[in-house]
Amino acid sequence: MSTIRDVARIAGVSISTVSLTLNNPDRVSTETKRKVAEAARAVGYTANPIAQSLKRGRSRLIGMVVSDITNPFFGNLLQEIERCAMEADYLVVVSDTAGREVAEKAILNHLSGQLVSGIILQPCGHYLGLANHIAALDMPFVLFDHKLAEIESDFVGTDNVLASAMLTEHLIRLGHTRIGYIGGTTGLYTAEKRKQGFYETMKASGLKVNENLVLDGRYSGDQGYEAAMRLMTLRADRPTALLAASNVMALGALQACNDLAIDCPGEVSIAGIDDVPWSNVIRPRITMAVQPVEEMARVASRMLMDRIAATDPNEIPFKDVILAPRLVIGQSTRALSPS
Amino acid sequence: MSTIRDVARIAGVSISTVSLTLNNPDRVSTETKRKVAEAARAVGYTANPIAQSLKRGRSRLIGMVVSDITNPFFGNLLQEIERCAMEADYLVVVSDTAGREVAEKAILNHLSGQLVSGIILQPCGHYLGLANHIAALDMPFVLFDHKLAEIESDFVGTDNVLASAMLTEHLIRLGHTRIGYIGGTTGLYTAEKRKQGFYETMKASGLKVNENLVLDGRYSGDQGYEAAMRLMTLRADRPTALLAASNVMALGALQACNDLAIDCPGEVSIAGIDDVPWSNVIRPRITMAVQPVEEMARVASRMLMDRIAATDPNEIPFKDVILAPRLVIGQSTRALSPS
DNA sequence: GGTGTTTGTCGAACCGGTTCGATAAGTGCG
DNA sequence: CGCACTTATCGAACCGGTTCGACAAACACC
Repeated sequence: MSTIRDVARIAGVSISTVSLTLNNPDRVSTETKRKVAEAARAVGYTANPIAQSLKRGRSRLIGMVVSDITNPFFGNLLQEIERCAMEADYLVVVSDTAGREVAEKAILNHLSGQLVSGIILQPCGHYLGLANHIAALDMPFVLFDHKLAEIESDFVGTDNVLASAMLTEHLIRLGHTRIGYIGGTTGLYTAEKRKQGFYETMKASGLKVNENLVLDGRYSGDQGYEAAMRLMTLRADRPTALLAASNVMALGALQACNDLAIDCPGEVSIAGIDDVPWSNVIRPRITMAVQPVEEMARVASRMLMDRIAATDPNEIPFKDVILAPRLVIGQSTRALSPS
Repeated sequence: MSTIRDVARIAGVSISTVSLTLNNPDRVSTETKRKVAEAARAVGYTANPIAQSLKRGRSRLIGMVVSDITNPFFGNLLQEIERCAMEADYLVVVSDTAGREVAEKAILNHLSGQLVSGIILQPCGHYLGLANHIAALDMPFVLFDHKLAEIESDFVGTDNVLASAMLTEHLIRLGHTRIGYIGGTTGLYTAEKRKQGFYETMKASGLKVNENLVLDGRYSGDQGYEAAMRLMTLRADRPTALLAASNVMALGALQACNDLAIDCPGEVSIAGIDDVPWSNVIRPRITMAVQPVEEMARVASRMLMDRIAATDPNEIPFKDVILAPRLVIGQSTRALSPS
């Protein structure tokens, strides 16, 4: 690997001139520019990013921390973020917290130790310490998906209230009134918002929510299955529709109905939030409120890059960007047949 | 951030002694060890990884390059690799080539520029230049999934021949003889091996492969759908079973049959290689040859780490590790009913 | 022609570690 | 006691860049 000193020697100038030429060409004579460019080409010079990082105190890496990489939602997200980062000449370091708060703290420390320039974080904990921890790291952050109230930062997410409201509205229009709700982990930001959308829409339509039909599925397929099992085996007043707060839980619910030989959409309508990979092969095609993943990724990347590029990262006002989900109607929901 | 000089000053020793204490404690007196440890704790010292990288010429990062992160197969793989790396105090930089050869080269250059210690690569190209390119980078490599014949390196993969052989055998035992084969991209390592397993098993059972029933699905869901459509609308000798070389193509085939109102497994059996996310919610449950993802990830990580740790990376002999897939029988395959 | 300003280049310090050769003190042995 | 050898510590060079202040040359102006 050739260094800046090699270039300087061959071009017959000092290393500071070479550096200047490369970073600030306006302040250098045409003749010098030519000589340096030529010498650089001759030895195949590329600047050593590590040496640059050392001097600048930051590396050309950004961190992305999510709670579960295996969820296809994050696959798509990561793909787009990585694309954006690559365009800006950054690489992406990915870490999976597996939903564990201890791991989350450790990973954040590790990343900040590696002097990443910024972090896109989907917080998995809602504990108080996290906000302080993040603030203490003192680096550009973009929160994703789950908003932490305790800390000022950029945030990108979907309108979770709207997502469940859209689906609830859809079900109500189809004539459903006894709607079972399978929620996400109680206490989590998205879970609460989604539940809120359900309640509000029911109320706005003059419907009373039957609390027996509202369960916590903890965002897991198994728990979604179990919740649906409980709901669909109720003696009296079995729901005619199920609304799940996530894709996996909706699939779990579908499976439960399959196993109970309850036909969907014939006997029960099912809808869920989030896309499902290869959703077009799953029968029936599930009605869902899809988050605009690519756009979320692009927005998050841009916000992070802008903050990294700023001379004083705190001069930029913090923004919340809330994107609207898209309602995709499948074959899993159907008008309630008069009975 | 405190530096090694701060520690040296407070401990009342030289910086070289501090460095020695941290990296080579045996060569330092007990008293000095104590003083240094105390001073380090007092100022909250942690070594700057960038400075270390600069001096050592390598960073504590490993690269992982795949052709499509959104494929859940890679999600699981990445999760485990990241876990292994974290244990060894490495971070994982992920990049997606999107199957484009140009991107692949650019990414490899970019990674080597960042002085990653090693790379786990699923090559997307089978062009000649790639092998040379890799060799020129001169760093520890573990190839994954697709083996490049032109280069000496470590390799981890599944026994692709066995995978399709197992499934073919399974179908033959169920009485199928007219088996349609939907292959992966022609020319790709895995695609050829998988096709080979199909042909060999057919031959070993004394069956002749009908070339009209063998199509190329290019590892894409759409192409799998299209291939299945063609196969299942044949006038004469429609296949009684379909074998797809990947998960997505199997799902595509299933969808095609659904759309044609051809019952699976009643009228056609379908089997595929690779797991499908949430495969237990897709009805019918597809019979498949599952790759041992976690184990592949662990093996790949270990091989890479060993080579990184070696004083002379080339002293270790190169290994090929070929793991056996696991046959998981679902409800998509059924004994051929006598007709 | 002297003074003030701009322009182009350079040397040296610096970022924060690692490592090698030198030095000094301590140990064993004839 | 003197010599060889080990052990503990240190100073200085180095990794490969960036950046600041110094300085000389060129230029403008009165």
